[in-house]
Amino acid sequence: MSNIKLSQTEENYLKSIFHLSEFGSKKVSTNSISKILNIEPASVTDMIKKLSIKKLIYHEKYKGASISKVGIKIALQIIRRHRLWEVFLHDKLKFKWDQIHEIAEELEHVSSDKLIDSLDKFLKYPKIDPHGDPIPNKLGEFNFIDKISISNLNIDEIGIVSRIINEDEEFFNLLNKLNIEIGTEIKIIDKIDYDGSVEIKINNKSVIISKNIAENIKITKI
Amino acid sequence: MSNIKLSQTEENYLKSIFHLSEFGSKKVSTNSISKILNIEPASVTDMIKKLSIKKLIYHEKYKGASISKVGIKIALQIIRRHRLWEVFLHDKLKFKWDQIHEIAEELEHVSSDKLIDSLDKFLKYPKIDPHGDPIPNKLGEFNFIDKISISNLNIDEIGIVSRIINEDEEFFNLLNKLNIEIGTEIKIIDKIDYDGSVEIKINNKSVIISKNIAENIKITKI
DNA sequence: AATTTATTTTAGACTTATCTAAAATAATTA
DNA sequence: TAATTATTTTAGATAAGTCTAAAATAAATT
Repeated sequence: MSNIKLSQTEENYLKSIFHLSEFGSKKVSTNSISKILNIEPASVTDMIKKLSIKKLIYHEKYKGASISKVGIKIALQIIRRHRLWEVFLHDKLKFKWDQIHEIAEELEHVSSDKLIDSLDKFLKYPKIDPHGDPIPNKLGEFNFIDKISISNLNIDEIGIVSRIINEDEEFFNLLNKLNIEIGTEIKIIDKIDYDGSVEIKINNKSVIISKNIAENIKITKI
Repeated sequence: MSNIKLSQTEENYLKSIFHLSEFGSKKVSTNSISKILNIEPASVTDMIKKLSIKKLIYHEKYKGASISKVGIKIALQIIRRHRLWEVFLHDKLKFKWDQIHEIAEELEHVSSDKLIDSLDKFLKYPKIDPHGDPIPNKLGEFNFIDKISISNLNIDEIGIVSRIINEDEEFFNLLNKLNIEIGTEIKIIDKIDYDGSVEIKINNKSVIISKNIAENIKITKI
C-alpha cells in the first residue's frame, strides 16, 4: 500500500502541514509553514506544488493548502515513528523529557516499517509518548482524548496531567520543581480572577501557578 | 573536538574509504569506491576532492586516496554507531542476523553522541556486533582479534566461530541449518585436498562444508 | 617502445531543496 | 472603494550530489 517513498524534507513538510491543519480540518497558509519550518515562503510554495502533484495535499493558488486522506495517513505514520522513538529514548535510554524531541526528529525518518513495528512490540505497544501525546498504531488509529488546560477546571475539580505543551528545558525544570509529571493528580483550590493564576494542590501541597503555566499543562478531568 | 558535521553522503564515502584502506594502511582507488558505493567514478572524483579539502583524506591526482588520522577517527565513530545499532536490532528487537545491516545503514547517520553513548550503556557496552565484528568504544579503540578462516586450521584443531563474512540471507539460512553461530565450537576432522572442502564437527555431528563456505566463517583458535 | 586498454579526471548538465528580489494577489484600513 | 499592507507566487540563482561524454593519464600488452 502507501509505499510512496518520501524524502526527509517532504516528510517534514507533510508532518508540519498535518499539525497546522489540526488533523486535516483546517487550511494551512504558506506563511505558517514557513514560520514553523524556518524556511522562506517562496521555498514553501515550491514544496506545496510538489506535494500537490503527489496528491498528498490539495492546493489552490493563493488560497492555502489542505492535507489529503493519503497525506494524513502518511503523516500519522511519521508521528507514530517520532513518538515511539521518544518513548524509547525516555524509558529505555533514560533521556530527560526535554531532550528527546530533537533526536526523535532524526530517528523518525528511518524508513523500515518492520523496525517500527518491532520497536512498538519491544516497548509493549505504548499508547502515549513522554509528553502525553497519543501514539498512532500501525493503522493510524489512536486514542483521541479531549484534553483541557488546568485553567479550564473549576474550583474543587480534580484532573490528571496528561500532556505538556511546552517542550523547552526551563519549563521542564519548573515542572520538576513543582513535582508535576504525566499522571500527576491536580486539584484546583482557587482561581485568581485578577491575572488568571490558579492555586492547585499536588500531593497535598498547594502552589499558585501563573496563567501561562496553567495553559501549558493539559489534563484529563476525573 | 572533531565536531566537523558531515552529510550522510560524506559519511558513507568516508566509511567505505576506511574499509577499503584496511584500517588506513592502503591507498584506495577511485574505481573501488565507485564499485562499492555503486556510484560513477566521475562522481567519486568529485567527492574525493571535497573530502581532501576537509583533510579527511589525502589525494594526489590519478594516484588514489588514503585516509587521514582525523578521517580514521570519524570513520571509527560511524562504524561504532552502525555496530551498536546492529546489536540493538538483533538482541533487543529480535531481528535476524541478515536483516540488520540495511537498517543500521540508516540509523548510523543519526548524529547525537549522547544517543550513542546511552545506547552503548543500555546494551551493556558490547564488544562485538552480531556478525562478530568489534565495536569501537567512544575513543575509537577496539579489540583487534586476528581471525582466521576455518580453512586455515589443521586437522584436530579447534576454533570458536567469531565472525561471519557473508551477510546475505541464503548464507544465513545455511548457517542456521548447520547450527553455526558466533561462539560455536568447531573441530576440524579432515581437509579434502581435491577441492578444499573441510570436514568439521559441530556439537558432535560432522559435516563437510565447501571451501567457499569455510572461507566465509572466521574463527579464533583455542 | 609503441600501442592498446583501463582508470581517472574534467566539463557540462540535471535534480532537489534552498535563497533573494520582484510581481501578483488578497486582506486591511483609511 | 481606493490605497496601503501583507501574503503568496514567479523568476532566476546557488549548493550538493549525481550523471554522461570526452579528455588526460597510467597500466598492460604486443
